[in-house]
Amino acid sequence: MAHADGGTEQRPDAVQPARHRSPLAAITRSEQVYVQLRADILSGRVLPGTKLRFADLTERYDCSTSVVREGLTRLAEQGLVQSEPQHGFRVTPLSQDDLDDLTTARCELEGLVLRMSIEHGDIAWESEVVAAHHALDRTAMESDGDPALMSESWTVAHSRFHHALLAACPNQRLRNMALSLRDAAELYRHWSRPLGHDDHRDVRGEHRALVDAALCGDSTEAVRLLEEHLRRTTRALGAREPAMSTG
Amino acid sequence: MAHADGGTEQRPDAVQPARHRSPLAAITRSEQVYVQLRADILSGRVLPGTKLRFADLTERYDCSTSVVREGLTRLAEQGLVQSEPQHGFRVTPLSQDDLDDLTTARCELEGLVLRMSIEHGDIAWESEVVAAHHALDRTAMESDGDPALMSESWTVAHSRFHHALLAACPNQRLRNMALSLRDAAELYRHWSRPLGHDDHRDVRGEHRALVDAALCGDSTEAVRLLEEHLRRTTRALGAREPAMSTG
DNA sequence: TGTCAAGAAATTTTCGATATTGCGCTCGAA
DNA sequence: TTCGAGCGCAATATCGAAAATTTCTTGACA
Repeated sequence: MAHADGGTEQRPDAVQPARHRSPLAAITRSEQVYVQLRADILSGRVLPGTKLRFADLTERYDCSTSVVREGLTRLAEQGLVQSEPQHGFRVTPLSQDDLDDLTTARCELEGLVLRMSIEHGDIAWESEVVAAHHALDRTAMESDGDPALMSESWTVAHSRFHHALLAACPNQRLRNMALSLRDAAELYRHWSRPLGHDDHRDVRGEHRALVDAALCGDSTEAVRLLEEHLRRTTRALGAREPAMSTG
Repeated sequence: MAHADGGTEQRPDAVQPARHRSPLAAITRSEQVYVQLRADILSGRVLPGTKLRFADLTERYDCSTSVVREGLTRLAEQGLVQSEPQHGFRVTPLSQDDLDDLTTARCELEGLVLRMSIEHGDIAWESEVVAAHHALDRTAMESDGDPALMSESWTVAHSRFHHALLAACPNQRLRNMALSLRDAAELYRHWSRPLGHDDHRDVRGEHRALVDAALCGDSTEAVRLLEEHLRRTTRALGAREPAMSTG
C-alpha cells in the first residue's frame, strides 16, 4: 500500500474486546476496518489513484480478505474508491472535470442544506456554530512541521465548523448527501493545496462572514457567501496540474 | 425469504460464462447477485421490514455467504436495506416520517436536476423525452391480472420517462443522487398503492403537462409541476396506515 | 528484431468451514 | 411463582484456502 508518508502505522486500536462492551454497542471487525480505511483515504494517507491490493490491506489491518472487501465495497458505493471487476479497487483518481462537477453539485446542494439549516436552527445550533467557529479561528492553518502542508488539527476544526453550519437542516437525506459531497471534496483539498494555492485569500474572513450571516438568519447572504467560499477553493485547486492521478 | 407472491423464482441467468465475453465486460457473481437482490427489493418482491437471512439468500441465489454479504452491504450503503451489526440485514422499513423527508428531498433535488436538464437539453434529449412519454401514455396503469395492482410494464415505462426528463442534467453527481432518491421512493409506491390511492387524480394529465413545459424550455413551470406531481403521490400514499413495516 | 502463444506468477473472487454472538429454554433457588 | 444463571441452538461474522481470472515472463518462430 503506497502511503504519502513513510511509516505512520498508528492504528489506535481503541476498540475494546467485545466482552468488555455492552451487547448493543457491539462493533464488528468490518466496521473497524471500514472506519480506518475511510480515515486513511480522507486524511490523505493514501494517494488518489493508488491500487488497493488485498494482500497489503489484510496485512495492514490484520484481518481476512472478506473484511477488507466489505470495507472497500462500502467505500466504492460512496465513490471514494473505484471498483473494477476482476481488477480490484483503487482510490478514486482526481480530475479537473470531476472537481468542477463536484463544486457545482456542492454549491447547489450544500447551499440548499445551509439555507434549510439556518431557517430551522435554534439556539443550541447557534451555540455549536459559534463554538466550532471559535475553535477554527484559533487554530493555525499551517502545519508546525511543514508550512506548505495543512495542519491536521485545522482540517478537523474546519470540518467540524462546516458540519455545524449544516447540522440544523431537518432533512437527514439532504444533509447526508451534502456531507458526502464534502468528503469527496476533502480528497482534492488534501492533495492539491501543496501544488498551488491562493495566498491572497482571507479564509478566516470568509468563515467569519459566513457565521455572521448565518446567525443573523440571512440565509440568502449566507448561501451566497458559501458558494463564493467553495468556488474560491476550487479555483485555488485548479491551479495545479490537470490530472495528478498516479498509477 | 418472505416474498410478496408465492413463487417467482425467475432468475434470468442471462449472463454468459466468462470465456464467451470480452475481458472488459467481465461480470462477477457478486455483481449479478447484487443486481438481482436490488431488483427483487425495488420491484416489490420482498416486503419492507423483512429480515434477510443468509441461509435463505445463499440458497435462493445459489452462492456463498460472502457474495450475498457484499450485495447486502452495497444496498445498505444505499439505504435500501438496513444493517444492524450481529443481527443481520432487513429491507428498510417504511414510515410516514421517512416518506415526508424523502418527498421534501426529492422536490428540492429532483426539481434542481430537472431545471438543469431542461436548460441543457438538446434535440436528442427532447426526442427521448417524447418517446418515453408516448410509451408511458400508451401503457395501461392497472395490471391485467389484478386491477388493484400496478402493472409491471407501467412501472418500467414510468421510470424510463422520469429518467429521460433528468437525463440532460450535465452534473452526474446531482443526477445520480436524484435517481437514488427515486429508487428509495419506489418502495413506497409499490407497497402503498393497494391500500389507499387517489382515484380523482389525472396522472396522465400531470405527465403531459410536465412534458409540455419541459419541451417549451419553461423550467420554472416544469419544476413546479414536478413538485406538485411528487407531493400528490405522497399525499395519496399517506392515506395508508401510518406504519406498515412487518417483522 | 518483433510477435505471439504458452506457461508461470500474482491478484482477485468465491467458497466452505470455524469462531463468535445473540436468543430462548430449562432448571433450580428464593 | 418469579427471577437469573447456565446451556444449547440458530444466525452472523470472520477466516484461510481453493478456484478463477488477469498479468507478467519466457521462448519459439517468422
